[in-house]
Amino acid sequence: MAAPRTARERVREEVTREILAVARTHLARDGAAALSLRSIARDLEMAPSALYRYFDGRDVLLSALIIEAYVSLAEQTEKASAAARARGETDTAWWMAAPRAMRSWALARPYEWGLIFGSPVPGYQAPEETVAPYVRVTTALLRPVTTAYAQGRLQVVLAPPPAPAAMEAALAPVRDALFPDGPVAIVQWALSAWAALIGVVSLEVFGHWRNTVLDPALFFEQSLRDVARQVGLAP
Amino acid sequence: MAAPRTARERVREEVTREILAVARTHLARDGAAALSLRSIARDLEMAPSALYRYFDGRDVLLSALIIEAYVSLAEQTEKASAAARARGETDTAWWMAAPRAMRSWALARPYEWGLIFGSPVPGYQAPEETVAPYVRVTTALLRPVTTAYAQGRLQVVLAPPPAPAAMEAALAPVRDALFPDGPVAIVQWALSAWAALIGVVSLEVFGHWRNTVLDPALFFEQSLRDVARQVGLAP
DNA sequence: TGTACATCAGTGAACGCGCGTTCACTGATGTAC
DNA sequence: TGTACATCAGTGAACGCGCGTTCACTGATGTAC
Repeated sequence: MAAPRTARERVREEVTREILAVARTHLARDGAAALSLRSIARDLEMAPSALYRYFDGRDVLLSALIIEAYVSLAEQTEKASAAARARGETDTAWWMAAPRAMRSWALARPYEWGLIFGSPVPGYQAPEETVAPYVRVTTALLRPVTTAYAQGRLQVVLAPPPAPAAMEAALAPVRDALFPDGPVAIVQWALSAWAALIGVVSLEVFGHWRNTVLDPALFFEQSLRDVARQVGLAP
Repeated sequence: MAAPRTARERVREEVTREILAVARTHLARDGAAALSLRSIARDLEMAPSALYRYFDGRDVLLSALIIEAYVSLAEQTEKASAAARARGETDTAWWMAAPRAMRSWALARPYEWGLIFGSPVPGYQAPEETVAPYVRVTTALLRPVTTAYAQGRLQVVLAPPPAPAAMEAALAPVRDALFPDGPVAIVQWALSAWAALIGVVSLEVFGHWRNTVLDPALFFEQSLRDVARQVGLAP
């Protein structure tokens, strides 16, 4: 797409960005359920009806915010992982870059983390456009492992029992997409690591470590290292 | 406390239960943010103002529901774990009972799971009474491991590196409460297992396995077994 | 047992609020000739 | 370059809605004597 030509088009883009920016701060402050067009308009000193020139109602705006959140998470994660790879560190260090980025992102934008991984907004269906960024995140997370495996650098410390045939079928979509020739056990390990990561970040972000884990950052780092060790990444 | 004596007291108790029951179905259907006294009253064919005889406003009712949710989860988990222990199965089987119960509970009451482990309701502080049941859940989950350790039945397959001193400090509250004389590494393992469990259940309950894990129940079972294996529970 | 009074569940009207969305309009920007 | 018309951002009033909460009340239940 070419750069916008007319002044009108430039202004329109700018106002759209402003609306999204204000909406994002409201989302961060009050949560998705309380997102209100009128209060956004108030902050922008516009009439509420003016927003309809930009977004066709509340749900459309919310969708835009959700897509933005997915994309932002994907970008931050990918960027951090690529930078670590470029730095040429160990497999473990490379692997840890993505989860670390996800955690930082979540701590900075807890409600958006909740929008992605928390309870869904009732009566609201996540838009199709979220699938692609979601896949980007998982891919960034797993690439260090698949790469290490492909290059024969994965030393399995704790040999897993052979996965049952049913498990192979159950995990077929992920395996085909991310790790077509790899062993099912590693795919399963990767998904477990994914779930563990979501859990540990959610517990911290949603405030459930209170009086339990006094140093969430340290615990997080240690958990990552353990997981890396279990799958046999070079430390 | 003695049984209620007067008819008035009996009726009051019954109506209170009815209100909570209706409120719980609304919570399950619409989520916490949309919980409305008027719509509960409508379902009960009462005037909205009548509810104020039982609960001093919306927030108080919501608190009661949240406490109920915590208690219900704690009871179901404890019961399942105790039953498995009584059955005298292997350590692994005993251990798996609690997570299984948590998963069933979560699938049956997804919004209440979200209330406990999902994004917090904005501007709402979880009541103090939730602490006790929360501890009951974690205790039920960990008892099989601490017991196996105390009785010398824990064979550590993958010896963890010694935990740094900072980690020992960070985990002191949990360790003191649940495992006073045990090694820090096992406490850390237990908390990781806890986080992983919350993650895997949340991903399933909130609908994030779609197109990824085709058989969440199987994946869940397998994850539990892997975790048990890693800590060295007798299979 | 019977009566007078107190307690309390529940009613129904009313309050003020913020919400999403519609609509006829104004006036500025852009376009065709 | 100048004019006539089309496009479109933004206004402000209005709509109907559901909400939490208050309050004066009615009538049934419970209690003291």
